[in-house]
Amino acid sequence: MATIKEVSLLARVSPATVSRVLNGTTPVASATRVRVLEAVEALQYKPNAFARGLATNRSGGIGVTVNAVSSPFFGAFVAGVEQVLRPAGIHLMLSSGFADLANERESIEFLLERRCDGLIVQAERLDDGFLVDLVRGPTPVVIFGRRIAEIADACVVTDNELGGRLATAHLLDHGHRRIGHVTGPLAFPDARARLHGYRRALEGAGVAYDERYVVESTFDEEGGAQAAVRLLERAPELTALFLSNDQMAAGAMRALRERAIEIPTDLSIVGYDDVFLARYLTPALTTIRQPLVDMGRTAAHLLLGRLGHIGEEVVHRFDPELVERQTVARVAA
Amino acid sequence: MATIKEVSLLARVSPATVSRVLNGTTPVASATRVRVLEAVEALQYKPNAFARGLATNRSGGIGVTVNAVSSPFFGAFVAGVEQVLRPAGIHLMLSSGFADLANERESIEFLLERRCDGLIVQAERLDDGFLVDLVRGPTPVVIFGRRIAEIADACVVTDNELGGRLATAHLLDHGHRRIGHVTGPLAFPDARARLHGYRRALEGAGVAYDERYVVESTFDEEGGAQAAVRLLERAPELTALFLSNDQMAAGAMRALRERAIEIPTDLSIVGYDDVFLARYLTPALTTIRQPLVDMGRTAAHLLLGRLGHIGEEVVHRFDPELVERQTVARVAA
DNA sequence: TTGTAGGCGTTATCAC
DNA sequence: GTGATAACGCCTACAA
Repeated sequence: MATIKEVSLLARVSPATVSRVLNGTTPVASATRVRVLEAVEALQYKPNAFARGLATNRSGGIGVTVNAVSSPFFGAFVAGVEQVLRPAGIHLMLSSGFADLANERESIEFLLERRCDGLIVQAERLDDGFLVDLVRGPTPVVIFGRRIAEIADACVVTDNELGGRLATAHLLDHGHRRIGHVTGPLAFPDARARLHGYRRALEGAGVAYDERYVVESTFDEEGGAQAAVRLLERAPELTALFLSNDQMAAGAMRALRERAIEIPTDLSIVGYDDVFLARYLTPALTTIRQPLVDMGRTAAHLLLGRLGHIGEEVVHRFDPELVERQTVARVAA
Repeated sequence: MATIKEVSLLARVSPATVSRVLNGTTPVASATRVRVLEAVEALQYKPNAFARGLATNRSGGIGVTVNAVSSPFFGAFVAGVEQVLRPAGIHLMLSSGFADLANERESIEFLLERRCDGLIVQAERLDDGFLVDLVRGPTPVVIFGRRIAEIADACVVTDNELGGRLATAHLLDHGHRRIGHVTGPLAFPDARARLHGYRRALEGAGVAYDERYVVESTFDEEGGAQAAVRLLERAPELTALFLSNDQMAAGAMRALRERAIEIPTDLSIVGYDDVFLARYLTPALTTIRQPLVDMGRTAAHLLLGRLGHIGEEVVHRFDPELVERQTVARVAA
């Protein structure tokens, strides 16, 4: 692969001049400029990013770690990030953490070693302390999906408690009083916040919080299916279920259908996330939407600001909103 | 950030020795080795990937471009790639092409500039010539999802014609004779191949191919919905529809339900891809599955082979298979 | 406007 | 087993 020196030879100028033409750092006489460009074209010259990075100490790319690039949930977020970074001429280096501590750490180190100019991090397992250190380190970092008090202005989050309240309030509004809740693993702050919102909404409406109506499970279909069944066996008087994400809701719907429980006639259901599949379920799932694309855009803007680009004013906390579809019915009188 | 020199100073050895310890290239006395490791730890030293890349001319990562990282379809593929590359200590640099010519080209150039050790490319718009040149260039490249004769052994594909035949044969087996087909944009070889398979299956069963039963559309829900409606207006005698992908099928199902057409009673439907959502549709969609994860794994193995790792024998062309669910009924007598 | 020269942090090739 | 030293390809003062 051609080097800047070969180009300079062919164009009969110094390497420095080639560099100047390519980077536009200093004016260059248009005649020489043309010669250089021609030589570049002729040699199919592409600057060596290593050498450039070594010289400038910048990579021209920013790193993004999310739990799983392949998940539709994070996909939407990444799409938002890409929307604003592309036009700014910044490229993305993606890396999946797969909800594994070692993986998450490695991913970040990998990106850091490549001297990413900045980092957008969504991590499930890494502890707050690690992230605080990261944010306070030399590389600009934005955290997605987790609010850490010490570094709140580097975090982009939605208000999960509000989301839990919205979901529950929606059911209360439809006359439900015996509302079950399937939480995600309570090790996750998101799951805890949603549970908390559920509880607050209940108590705000004068409905006593009942432990028997709550069960913890995993954030997947199987988790939703099993928990829903268990909950209904334990408390058949339930008229509605709020599940901590859409996959769980999908699993619950399947399991309940197999048991001839009609939705929403016999039981109302609300999910969380408004994942792609929510609208395809039958009946279509009423759920809580997080503005993921917007959040991605915001995270990118925030990072851009930290990178010294002219910043925009930026919202750090987004409000989730209810998406009403077909899984909630007014409770039978 | 600490450099190798600082480490060498602290450990009271030469930079060369530090390098040796870290890379295990040459035996080092265990006493010095320990001193080095301690210094590395103390200084939190991380090798600078730029400098290393410059010296070795390798990046330790391979590049992947797909149409959209965020799509579940490509997500599965990328997951497969990651499964085999991770254990090999190779990292991924992802970049989305977004079915845009300039973007696709830029993505590849970006990855090439970073001196990726290898490339896995899925491209919608780039022409064959470009890809042939790319594969014949200095960097090892594997092409996913397109078979180009001149470089067939660098391509990992499924047999789309076979897929088209399978889908159509399944409908024929259920007694259908008047089968419509909604193709994707015929500019895409995949769409053409599926159409071709459809036609061959028909003719193989002694059913004349009828142009009126075929309509071209876009690879999304709207495309599927509109095309299905148009097709049925034009040819209400149709008893079955084969759509060129699942999104289209989903759109068609929605549109038809709105028109009170019962599936599969009134009309049978087969999709293509077995995307995540296929099983969530109601009724669940009968479709053609491509073994995406396996294909990702294969692409990675293939690339590893080209990178000089011990290669495995590798299949280049995968057979799609029918996934029977609930959208196909035996035709009414 | 252009050229020269030094340095960025590693690895690799020699010697010792 | 270890230490100098010369690349690797680019950028950026500084000079001219």
